[in-house]
Amino acid sequence: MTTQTRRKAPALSPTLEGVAALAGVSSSTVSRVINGSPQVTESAVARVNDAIAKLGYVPNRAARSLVRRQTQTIAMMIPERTAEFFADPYFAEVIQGAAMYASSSDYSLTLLIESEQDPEKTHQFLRRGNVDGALILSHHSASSAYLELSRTLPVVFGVRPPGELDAAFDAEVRSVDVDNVAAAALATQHLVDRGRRRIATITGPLSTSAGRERLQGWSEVLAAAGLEPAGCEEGDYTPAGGAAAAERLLAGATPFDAVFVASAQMASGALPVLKAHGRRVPGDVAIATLDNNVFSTNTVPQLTTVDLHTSDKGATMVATLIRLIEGAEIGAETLIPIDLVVRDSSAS
Amino acid sequence: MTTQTRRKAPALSPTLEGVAALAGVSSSTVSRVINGSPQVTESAVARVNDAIAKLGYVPNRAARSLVRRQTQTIAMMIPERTAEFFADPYFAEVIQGAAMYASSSDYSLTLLIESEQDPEKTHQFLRRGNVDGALILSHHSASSAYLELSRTLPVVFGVRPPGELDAAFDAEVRSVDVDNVAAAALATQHLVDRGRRRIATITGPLSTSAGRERLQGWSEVLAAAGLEPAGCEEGDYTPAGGAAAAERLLAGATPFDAVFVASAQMASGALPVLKAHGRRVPGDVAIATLDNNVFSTNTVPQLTTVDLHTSDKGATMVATLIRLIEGAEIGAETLIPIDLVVRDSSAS
DNA sequence: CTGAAAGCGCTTACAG
DNA sequence: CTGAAAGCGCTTACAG
Repeated sequence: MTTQTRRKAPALSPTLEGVAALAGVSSSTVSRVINGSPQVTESAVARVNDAIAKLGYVPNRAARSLVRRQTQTIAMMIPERTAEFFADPYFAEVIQGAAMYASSSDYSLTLLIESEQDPEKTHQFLRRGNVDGALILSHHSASSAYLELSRTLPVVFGVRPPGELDAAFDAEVRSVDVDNVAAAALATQHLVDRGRRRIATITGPLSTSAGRERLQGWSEVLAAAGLEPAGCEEGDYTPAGGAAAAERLLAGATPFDAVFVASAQMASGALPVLKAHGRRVPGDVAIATLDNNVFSTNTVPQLTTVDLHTSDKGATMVATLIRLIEGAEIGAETLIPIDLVVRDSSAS
Repeated sequence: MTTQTRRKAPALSPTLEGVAALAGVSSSTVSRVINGSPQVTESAVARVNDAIAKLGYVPNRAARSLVRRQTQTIAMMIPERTAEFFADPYFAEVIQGAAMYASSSDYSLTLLIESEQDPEKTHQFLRRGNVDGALILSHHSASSAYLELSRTLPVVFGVRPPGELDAAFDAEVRSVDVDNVAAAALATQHLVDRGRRRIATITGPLSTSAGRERLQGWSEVLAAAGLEPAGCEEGDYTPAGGAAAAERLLAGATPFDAVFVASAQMASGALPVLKAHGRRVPGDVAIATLDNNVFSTNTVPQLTTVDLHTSDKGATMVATLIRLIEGAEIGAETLIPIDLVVRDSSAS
């Protein structure tokens, strides 16, 4: 219990200087070792690393941030419509993948919910150097505020914002997403391959690009196969929306023997409706959908679907943003691979 | 375009000194105003606030952190079993509530996923002063590592850790949760009130305290009503687990006219099984459950349930942790109010 | 290759 | 009530 009285109060945790003292070098050298500077003697590196290990030293983030003028923090922007947002496992999965990847990186992930009353507040926060970059997750077209933001802050979008702007600017906008057209086409083609000829669709909200692209994928496959569309109803990605769309499809004049449903959540709502109307799945109606999550396995029969690797998407968003922050050249669009998962809902 | 050549490079964002200059005071005074020190002239306060507004000044978090030795960051610890974790909307809802509350506070919320290979890494991170406090979300009994952590860092648990330790220490452990016994009792009592007399249950994992408490609530109400248990099967909170438990219940010798299911997710899996066996809900079997989310509304019939106000729980966890960090006296247990939501699954 | 020194933008005793 | 000064723990030109 020696109570040393020095000029400085002892730091709570081991500090750079402490490491330097133990290693017998200056703190400059310790700093160089920590930051992987090549110009340090091997022996110095070894002694410093020993000291670090012995002391359990971890750099003080605030101090480092202050001098480097960066925060080692990235924000995940989430729209305030959180009730819906979080009801959809899709988003939870993106966040999970992102958090997981961030945990293993030097950056920490901050969840930021955009205030609806005061969106300016959130944007200020982002612009004020509180974060080194931002991830924008939004189903609807990203507001122009975010596009504006991406001029001054590294930003990665989870949905490609609409390219209303000039091409030069558009190239500066980075997004990470699946190819929605291809995903829809994969599911629809599978139905065609199973011999279905009257294929309807339940779409996502056509106000979103993802909704329109999924519709397009379905439509293109039908055209290529020389098939007529057998009905098209819009949903909102919720089970209730899927159920309502299924009702409308059944009420329509066009018979159908398959439905491409733009999300598993909607399909889970559509299934009971089909059954209630005496349509057997897959006997009378085959179903293929998108999203491989609890909604595609928690049904009878289980749903054939396209796995969008949503958790990978979250991880890739973070990885891409970090590279962007660190100055790498990043293509405008990063595509996440997708897979068809065949289950009973499309058995032939 | 006057390019001033000064000793210092101009800061990217307005700085304390800039505000001071504009307001005609010293930076000490600006700092005092920002931190709400009472000993500043009204006129000085006014001038400083004007300057702040004019410049859109926002304090640099890193600088403040460095001197205050605190980070203004709190961690939300998430177990790595994220597949299951995030499949359960319960957790997404807690996180949502927490993020929402944090967004409106001075703290930012960092999602931290506990590495299973190297849990020590996460604990180190927490211990090293990277955060001012931590929220522990875990269904299973919190590991003793976290209890240990709570001695050196403000910590709030989302599930009350088992009180194996001495009472004195236990009082230091803060938790925010619903009263699971009361919630289960509320649901079960509702079934009794509807005239059901042969009430079975599908429990959560009995390895968790929440699972055991929900069982206890069911059991107590039955005893108080003078009813015999009509079956008890353990589930794992997933739809598949609920379905399997329902099968076992049906295979048992005891007839039942109601089931208290410990989570809506399990109930959604049990429902189709009951139907498949020709049991009508609510005609033959009434169902009451816990959790008011997509799983309680995405069924036919919709489920009578106890709303656990899970998003409030997340918000309250953050609020409680912040108060703890700021030195307030916090009771060991904060209870979130609950509500019964009556729907068709328990119609009489 | 290495050290001394300055500085990142704040806060806070310490003197007025 | 207010300002000058020191210091929080790092990094990084700048000289050796």
